[in-house]
Amino acid sequence: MTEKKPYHHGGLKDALIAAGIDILESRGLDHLSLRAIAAQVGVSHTAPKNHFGNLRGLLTAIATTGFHRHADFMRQGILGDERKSHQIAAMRGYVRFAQTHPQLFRLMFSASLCNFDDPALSAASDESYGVLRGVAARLDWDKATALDADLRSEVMLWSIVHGYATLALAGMVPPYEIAEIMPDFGYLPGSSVTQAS
Amino acid sequence: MTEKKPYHHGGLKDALIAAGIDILESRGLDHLSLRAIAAQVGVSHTAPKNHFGNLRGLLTAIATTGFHRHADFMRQGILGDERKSHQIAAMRGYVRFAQTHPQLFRLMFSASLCNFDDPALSAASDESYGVLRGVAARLDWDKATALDADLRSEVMLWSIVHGYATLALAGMVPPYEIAEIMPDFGYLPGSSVTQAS
DNA sequence: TCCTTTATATTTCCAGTGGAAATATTGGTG
DNA sequence: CACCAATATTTCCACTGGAAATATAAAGGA
Repeated sequence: MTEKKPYHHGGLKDALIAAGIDILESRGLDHLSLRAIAAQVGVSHTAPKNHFGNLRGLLTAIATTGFHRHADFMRQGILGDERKSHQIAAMRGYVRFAQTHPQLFRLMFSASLCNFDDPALSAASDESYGVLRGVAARLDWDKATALDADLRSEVMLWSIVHGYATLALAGMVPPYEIAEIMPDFGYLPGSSVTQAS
Repeated sequence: MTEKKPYHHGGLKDALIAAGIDILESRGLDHLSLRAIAAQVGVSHTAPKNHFGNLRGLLTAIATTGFHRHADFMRQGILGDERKSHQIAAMRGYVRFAQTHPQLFRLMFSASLCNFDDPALSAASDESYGVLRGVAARLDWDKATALDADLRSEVMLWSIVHGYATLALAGMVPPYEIAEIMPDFGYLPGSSVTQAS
């Protein structure tokens, strides 16, 4: 009659990550507690310890999933918008992810909540950065420094898009359309970015 | 003999803010609890309620002090470094503050901890933004949009410097010297920024 | 099959947090 | 002096993450 739930959940690890993202989007980062996540799955609050060690480990796993989706957003932006340069498309994907999943985005860049030394998180973060790296324009810099020109371009691109997304999320800057605020560095002389039309 | 401390502290409001900053720099944002701040001053953990309402109010006041110092860093950078453009100097001041007071900087941009609707915090934040606004170059943009050209330049400057400071603080980007990474937009054609030498 | 081992989940307990409410102390003002 | 308002304390509560011991079940070996 009444369906007895088994003592062992089975796929608890994935279920906890999914529940965490669910709470993140419905109730926000402030309510993402160990007990809340466990309750959502229907499990005691100490059950996650076996799979993630502690809360920090669980949040790190959730952020890892977030970085994969983040990279997807940028790649889909590149594929789906052929009329603009790949760089602008990736920037739009970056900001659009932050606006669509603000709480998850905040978690992903919270050093106090996540363990950035975790190999899985580190790899997922690199995947996301790799997309930006692939569309970074090669700029002509006024002065040559000891740093590689490509590195400068990458860091600048990441800084500008992450800074805008963060400030907009904090409400310190209005949520503009990114293409209306930022220049397409790919248009500058010296760029090697391919561009449709 | 033993110095009796009076029942009423006297300057508790300022003392709590100072103690908060002290804990922030010594033990970090994670340990900035209401009880820890109160204990540092030698007062019960409910005493701050009279002056700040709740923890959020106290943290907001601490962040407000932070924004004043933040603006000072940028202004001092402009005054003390005449050989570079004012814009680069302000950017250096921005990043240098984040690197010198990382915990306070994190608090200042934590929407979950501070109340950005607070008039004092809002004013202090505007003061800080005003310094950047004053050194923003007037760029020549490829395409005209509905947005004002000056606004675009300001938002871009703020985004780039805040994004870099945030990423560097999270350890996702090495702590470069800002002038080696970022271009001086003041050098671009169309700039109206005064520059020594 | 039975027994042991290992993985998984629960229960219980504890120190810590912020806040509400009632109380105590003091300074100021009539 | 008497009263009031401001300030600070005490007590209590719900909530948090984690440690430790226990319970349950699945897997492997005789």
